[in-house]
Amino acid sequence: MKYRELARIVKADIDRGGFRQTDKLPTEDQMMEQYGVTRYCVRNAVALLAELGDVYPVQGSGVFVRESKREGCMNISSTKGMSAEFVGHDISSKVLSVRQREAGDDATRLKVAPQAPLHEVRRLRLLDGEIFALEWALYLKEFVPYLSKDIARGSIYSYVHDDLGLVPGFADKVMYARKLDADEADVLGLAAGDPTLVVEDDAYLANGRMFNAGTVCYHYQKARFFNLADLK
Amino acid sequence: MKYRELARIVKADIDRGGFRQTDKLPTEDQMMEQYGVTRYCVRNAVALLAELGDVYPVQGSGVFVRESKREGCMNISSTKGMSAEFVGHDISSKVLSVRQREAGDDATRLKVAPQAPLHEVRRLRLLDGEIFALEWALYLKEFVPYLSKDIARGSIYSYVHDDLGLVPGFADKVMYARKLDADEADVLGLAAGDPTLVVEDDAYLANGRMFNAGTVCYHYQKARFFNLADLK
DNA sequence: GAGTGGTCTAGACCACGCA
DNA sequence: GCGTGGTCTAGACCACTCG
Repeated sequence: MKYRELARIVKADIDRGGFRQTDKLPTEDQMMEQYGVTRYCVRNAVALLAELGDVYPVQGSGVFVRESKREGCMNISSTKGMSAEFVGHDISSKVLSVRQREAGDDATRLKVAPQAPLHEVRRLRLLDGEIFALEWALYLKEFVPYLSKDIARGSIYSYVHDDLGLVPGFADKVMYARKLDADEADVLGLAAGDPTLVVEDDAYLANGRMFNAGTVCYHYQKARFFNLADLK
Repeated sequence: MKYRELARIVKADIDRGGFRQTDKLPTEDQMMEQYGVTRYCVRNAVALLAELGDVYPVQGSGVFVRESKREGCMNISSTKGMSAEFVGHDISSKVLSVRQREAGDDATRLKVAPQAPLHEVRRLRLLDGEIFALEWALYLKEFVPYLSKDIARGSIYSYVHDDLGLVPGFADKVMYARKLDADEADVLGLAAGDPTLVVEDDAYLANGRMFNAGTVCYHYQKARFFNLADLK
């Protein structure tokens, strides 16, 4: 996987400020020579970085470095968990409940039979010790055979993908704002009727099977999301 | 541009229900033959559709059709305007004000000199006659030399790109929820303190120049956004 | 093991930008 | 007009899925 490696190198160069003079990457020909790779690799690497919003290619002109305003924002287009979004920050969770049950009414959303067993997790998510979001998540037992309160205190994402070896694919997200009810407001330290930004998240494995569905109510004063929209 | 054309064809096939038996596209080899193109074209077309969330390729298995739940949702990753999101619906605008002024305090956001002239537009956006969002947008006069109340009543997006010929590039978006103030609530037909979903949108041309910055307050009971997050 | 998508090579020509 | 990225060809081999 040469082009992902090259992308990693170039990204590191960008972060180190390597191209700050011109805000411009070397030309494709130069990179081919510098890194001893073919044009295929260079182009794939650049495409990868462009998707992540690190560069933008301009035909006839060059590939330019850009900086988007992701400071303190969560990337909507990331399937990784909060821990990956806020590196260098303290992410912790207060686990409200972890239980096992059948899918029941949630079967349609999960695209499984109503009898399908799952884990239901409720967590209060904290960023640097401050209440950040209230999470409700379902994990199909078929893919996540075991889940405990202890695991839920840490990163479920890394447990599922690093420890269980599940391969992440893609996720559908739906976002909207609404009012908090009294119970939600209480745990979030807000008042009933206050706004919340809600994200519904259906996560799929690389083979296209949904394994996790969740709904997260974010603290409206703390959570911000960013997204890079491309033309195409 | 053969691969975009192929993507268009395949997308049309999908929408027509052409692959419903198996939810699976023909293999790359089959498509190469069927459409008389090389593998390059097939792979690029599939990659395009995958980015749009219409299919997902599974190594060793095939390219599968998927349906995401975009019903009534706006795509966050689209740089096109509301009109493109809600085809078949009636999109209209009540123009509150269109005026020309210098960038001033907005110069940093727009990355221009404070003296740079711009158009400032305030619109109430209606979906099928119902109040949907309150928009405040700035367009640099350097790129948009003329803008009138009459133009603002229609699609500024199509005016700027179809009529003026500006080439869209990418856009940075930041989303969060907050409370409406009294004035905002009034025009949106809501109460002060009610939630709103706010989207800050910095739009760039293909050459990397920002030409438009806007902030839109969406009606929390009507606006929903969807996004497809990919692994990568 | 056969079939599928993923990566890679080594070329060619085109479209666009900028001086 | 030259340099740049965009499209395209025609191959090769690898990695993975599934029967």
